Amino acid sequence: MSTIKDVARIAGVSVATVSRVANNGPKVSSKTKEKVQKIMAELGYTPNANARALVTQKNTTIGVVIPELNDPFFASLANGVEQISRQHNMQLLLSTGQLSAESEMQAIDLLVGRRCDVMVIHSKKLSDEQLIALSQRIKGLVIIDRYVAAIAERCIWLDNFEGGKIAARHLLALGHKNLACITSKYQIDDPELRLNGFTNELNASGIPLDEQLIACAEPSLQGGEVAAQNLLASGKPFSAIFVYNDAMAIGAISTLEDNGYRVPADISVIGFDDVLLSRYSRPKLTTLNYPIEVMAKQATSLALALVNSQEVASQSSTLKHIPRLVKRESTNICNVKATEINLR
Amino acid sequence: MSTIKDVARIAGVSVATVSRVANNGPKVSSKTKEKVQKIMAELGYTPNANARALVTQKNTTIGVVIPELNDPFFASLANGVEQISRQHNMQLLLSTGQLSAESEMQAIDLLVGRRCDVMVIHSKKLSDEQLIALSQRIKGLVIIDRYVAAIAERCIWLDNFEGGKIAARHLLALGHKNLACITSKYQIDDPELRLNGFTNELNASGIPLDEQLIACAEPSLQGGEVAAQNLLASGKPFSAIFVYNDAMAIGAISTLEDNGYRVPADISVIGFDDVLLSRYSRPKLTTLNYPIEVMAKQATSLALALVNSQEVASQSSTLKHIPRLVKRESTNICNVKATEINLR
DNA sequence: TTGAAAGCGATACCAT
DNA sequence: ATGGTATCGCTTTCAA
Repeated sequence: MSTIKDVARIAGVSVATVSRVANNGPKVSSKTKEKVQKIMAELGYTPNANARALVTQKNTTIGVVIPELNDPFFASLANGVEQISRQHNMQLLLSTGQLSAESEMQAIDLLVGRRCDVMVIHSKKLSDEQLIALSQRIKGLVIIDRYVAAIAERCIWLDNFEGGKIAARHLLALGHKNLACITSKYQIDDPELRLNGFTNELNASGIPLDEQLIACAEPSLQGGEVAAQNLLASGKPFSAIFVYNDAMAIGAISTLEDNGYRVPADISVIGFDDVLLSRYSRPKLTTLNYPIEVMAKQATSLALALVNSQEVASQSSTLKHIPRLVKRESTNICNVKATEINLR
Repeated sequence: MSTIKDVARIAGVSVATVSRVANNGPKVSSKTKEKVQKIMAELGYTPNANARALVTQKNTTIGVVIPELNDPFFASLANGVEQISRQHNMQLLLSTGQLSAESEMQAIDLLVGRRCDVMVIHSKKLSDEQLIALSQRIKGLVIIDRYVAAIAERCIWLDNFEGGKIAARHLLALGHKNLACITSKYQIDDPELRLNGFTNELNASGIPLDEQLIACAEPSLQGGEVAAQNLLASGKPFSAIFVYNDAMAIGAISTLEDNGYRVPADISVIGFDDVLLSRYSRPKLTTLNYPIEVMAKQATSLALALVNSQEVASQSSTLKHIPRLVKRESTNICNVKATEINLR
């Protein structure tokens, strides 16, 4: 790989001049400029970004830490960050946290080692204290999908509690009175918040959720199948289910249909996240849209603003996002007869 | 951010010594080692990876270029690369090509600027010549999902032609005689190769594909729906469809069922790729598994071996991958009566 | 075992 | 308009 010195020597100028040309510097005669550019092209010279970063003390990479890349949800998150970095001519340095606190921390350390000062991290494993300490060390650190009160101005998060309430209201509005819920056994706060929002709204309407109609399983297609089986096995009637996420919802629907129930004719099902899957499933899933890509873009812009000490638009209220109900085919008005059949 | 000098000054030693400690150097008394480590911890010192790369001329990042992050297929690819980089304590530098030759090239240039010498790139837009030129400049460049003869030893690819043949054999073995095909209008070679393999095998069996039963559309759910409509509109009977990818297959199934055909009872459908979707759709999709993650891992290992001038395991034959038939629920033995109904 | 100093590739200040 | 050179943070001989 040729260096600035090579270019300078061959072009018969100093490295300073080459540097000026490479950076569109202010004072270079168009003649030498042309000459240098020609040599640069001939040599296939590309400035060494690392050396540049060293002397300018500015880094053009932005770091992302997510649990894993394979999950479409996180891929969308990364995609949002990528779009903004591209706009700012910065590059993505991506590390995965692999679902353990240790490797999450290690991923961040690696980014720090690269002197990456803008970072968007999705952490479910690190403690609040660790996150707070980290954000003090790293000016441009923004937390996504999690709310930590002490550093609220650095958190872009979704109101899961409100999401639960929205789901409840939707089902209630359709006339459902016998409700069930499928939740996840993993993750930190999200399942609990969603469930709490759901029950909270139900209680407010005087239609409490039967404890026995809460099934808990892994947040996957299989988990949804298992949970639905358990719900059915309880022998209790229900005409609608609020499910932790779309994958589980699709699994649940599968089990319900295998057992002779039609969705939504007999039982309504509402998911959460609005991932690609939900548009491909049949019936198409009614769900709550999690605007992860929008949030990721916002997080990235915020992180960028933080390192540039820019006036961070002070509408901190907008750091919180509310999921949006996406009505598709898996929910419908309560069919009383069907509910009675359930009682058989 | 504290530097090696800070540590040296405070610990009362030279930077050379600190460097030795940081790199587990050979000759340091355990006493000074301890002392230095203590200071490093206190200062929260992390060596600057860029400076290190500058002097050692070794980079610990590996670059990936994919069209976009949002597509689950490419996310799996990135995931494979990430796993191997993690194993080698290297970090992912990710750029997206955004489906244009220009930005694909730009993405690669950025990687080169970072002196990233190991890279896995998925390019559909760059010409063979450009790829060849690139691979000469960049020792550790490996092409994935594409075969370029002149640099065959740097290509990890899937035999799409063979995939088409496998699909044909499967359908033929189920007794289907009236076949249809849905292909994609975009992408460079893949659709054509798959279709050619398919027709090739059919011709060999004396059951040629009716030209009018080839529908072409965008490689998406909607595209699949449109294509299936066109197939139906042709008025020609068919009992099985080979579809370009899983998303289109699911769209096609949707249209077929809306028109009163049952899958697979009346019409069998086979997809391609075996993405997550195919396991979630109902009926679960029979498809051809594209082992993209395995391929990505292999590509990464190969790229790594290339820069280390290692003996690249000379079984170049294994650079080619064959898709594997995954028999699920969307294909079944040909139901003659149903086919006749089609003729109505 | 430890330190001094050269040098990696670039920028930017100070001269000229 | 151009060149000389100190400097960024680190590794790596070479001496001591």
